[in-house]
Amino acid sequence: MEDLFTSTAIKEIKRVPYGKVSTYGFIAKLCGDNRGAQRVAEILHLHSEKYALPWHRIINSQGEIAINNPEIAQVQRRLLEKEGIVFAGDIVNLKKYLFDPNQVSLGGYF
DNA sequence: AGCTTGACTGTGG
DNA sequence: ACCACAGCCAAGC
Repeated sequence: MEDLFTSTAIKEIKRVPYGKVSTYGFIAKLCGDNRGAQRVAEILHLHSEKYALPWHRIINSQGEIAINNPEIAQVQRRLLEKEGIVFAGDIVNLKKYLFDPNQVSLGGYF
């Protein structure tokens, strides 16, 4: 059994759809903790396999892959590109790909 | 109990 | 745009 932050974070992470991304800080805010970005990172680090989380869809606030291990980072990039996400250098355009559960509609239609 | 580390972030130079 | 710094907070030792 986990604490409230952890269980909420897991729920929010699983909500991020195919072809979209989210950020550590954004997930933390959805959990009601503006300073919990590192906790989100740690949850992904420890529990992503256990809870079948879409870990590759979570990146940092700059739109970059945040994983230190270069091999894992490359796997993450490939997974994102496979979902249709385009990198500009090492950067993902968050304006375009960030999943905002409170502003789902009007994606690309205006 | 104290110290280090990290898949973080915002700010300021 | 790049880098250094300082908050922050849980995990591991």
